[in-house]
Amino acid sequence: MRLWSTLERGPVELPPPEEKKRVGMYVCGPTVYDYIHIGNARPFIVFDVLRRYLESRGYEVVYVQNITDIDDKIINRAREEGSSPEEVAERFTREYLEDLRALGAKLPTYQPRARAYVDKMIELIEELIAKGHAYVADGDVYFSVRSFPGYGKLSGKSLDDLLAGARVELGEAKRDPLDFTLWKAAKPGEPKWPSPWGLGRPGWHTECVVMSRELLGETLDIHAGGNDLIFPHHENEIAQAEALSGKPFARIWLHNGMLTVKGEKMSKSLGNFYYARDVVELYGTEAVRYFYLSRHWRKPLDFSPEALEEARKAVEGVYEFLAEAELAGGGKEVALPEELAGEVRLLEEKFHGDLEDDFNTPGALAALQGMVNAGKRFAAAGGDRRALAAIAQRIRKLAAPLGLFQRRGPAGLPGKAEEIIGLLVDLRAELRRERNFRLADAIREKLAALGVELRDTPQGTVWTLR
RNA sequence: GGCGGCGUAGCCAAGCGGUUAAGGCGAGGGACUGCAAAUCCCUUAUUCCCCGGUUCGAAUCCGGGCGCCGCCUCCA
Repeated sequence: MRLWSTLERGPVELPPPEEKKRVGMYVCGPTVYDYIHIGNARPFIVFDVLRRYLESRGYEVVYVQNITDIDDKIINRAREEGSSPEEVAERFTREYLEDLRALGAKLPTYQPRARAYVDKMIELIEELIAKGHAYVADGDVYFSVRSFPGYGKLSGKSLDDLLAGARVELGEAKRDPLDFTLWKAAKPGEPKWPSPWGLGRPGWHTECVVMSRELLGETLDIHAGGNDLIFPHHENEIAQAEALSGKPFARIWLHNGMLTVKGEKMSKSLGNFYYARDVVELYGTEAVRYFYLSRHWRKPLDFSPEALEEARKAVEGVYEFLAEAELAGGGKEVALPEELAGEVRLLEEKFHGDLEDDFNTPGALAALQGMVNAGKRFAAAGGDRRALAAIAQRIRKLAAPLGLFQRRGPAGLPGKAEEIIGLLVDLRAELRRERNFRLADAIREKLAALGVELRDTPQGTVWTLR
């Protein structure tokens, strides 16, 4: 599989699982000071799918996503609501896990929290000081950017260019304006930990380095996050990690494009955001996932109610096909007939080919839609409808890593609901035969009000959940 | 200003030197139906922002424009 890496500015090959089965993957997680917005959710969905696709191809993925629970924004939020930073972090960590579930993302292998790694961060900072890459000033510790020759290689910036726009905050004792904070001396009322430099707390850029080293080793196979993290966050991570190890911090750097609203980046500061949970509530998990996967992960994607609605309809369209196909198959295993096998195989190859080529999910979705169309054309041309079940099976299998099209019409219903609905459907069919349309329609309407939608087709009545 | 990206049908969106230029949504026409909704079938880019160039051949490569966006400060 080839993936476009920010550092190389081009595609990098991921060794096949036969060569290297284990993949260490690190994705930058949330700062837990508020619910995540739908733009924050993009990497969590896209890289969740990448992880699951790799697993489906035989890799063993160790997927680490940090939770930043030490941060200015958390402190501010606690002040605003008169609680403690610990309480705020604890609460929004729980809410975050809730959101991940709502988004249909698999839980990461590890979700380390910064607070649990402060000791290790102090050790790392001490090492950096010992090696001459960091220095102490007034209880703060700074990383000396000039001590690391590769600084700027990820973002393509030169120190001189950066200098032009650099600014130093009042009270900072940096030797160079570009130096960044590793350890901050505590101000009154802030969370603090004891350290060789006095009471204080670690800077943001250190936690990912420490936690990824602890859980995945010195070189990550994949490091991913939003492209707004390239500079300074990931640049600063590389500086710390590589200054210490002398080895590449990550083999492949993935940076997803931003979610925009009317062309502008969605962000808390602009106020043009929607909470992820509200969007899921409105359009459903799969519509949200389809929406993200219908656009290449590196490109910007524009959010709008219309776009989500469009995704919802596209998802429903596939489910319509699956429902009819599986009804036609009658629950039995059916082989794919010769006339169809060739086309389906080609589409399957396209599906994998597209994903192997820089994780082209829009192309892969098109392949799935193509399979739906192939099935419809086959049936329309008089082919054995039972064969559609075989196509449905393929679609469900291929789409599993995408977290799409796994819902079974009946599945997930409590108790004997499925059989009871079946009973009503049969009863209504009988009423229709007797031309008792008043009662038949009443059943259809009452079921619709309960979210069970009936659709009469020449092959019988299909029902779906809304 | 520096670095990076983008501009393909009404809208969204693949495409990485030779394909009939995927796919979705919408729209138009038709079929089916007790009705409704839905479904099904067909149609919907001689052309890829503009101008040059390379090539037998370019949406795809090169040069120059124009227009958007991101990063350079916390940010997924």
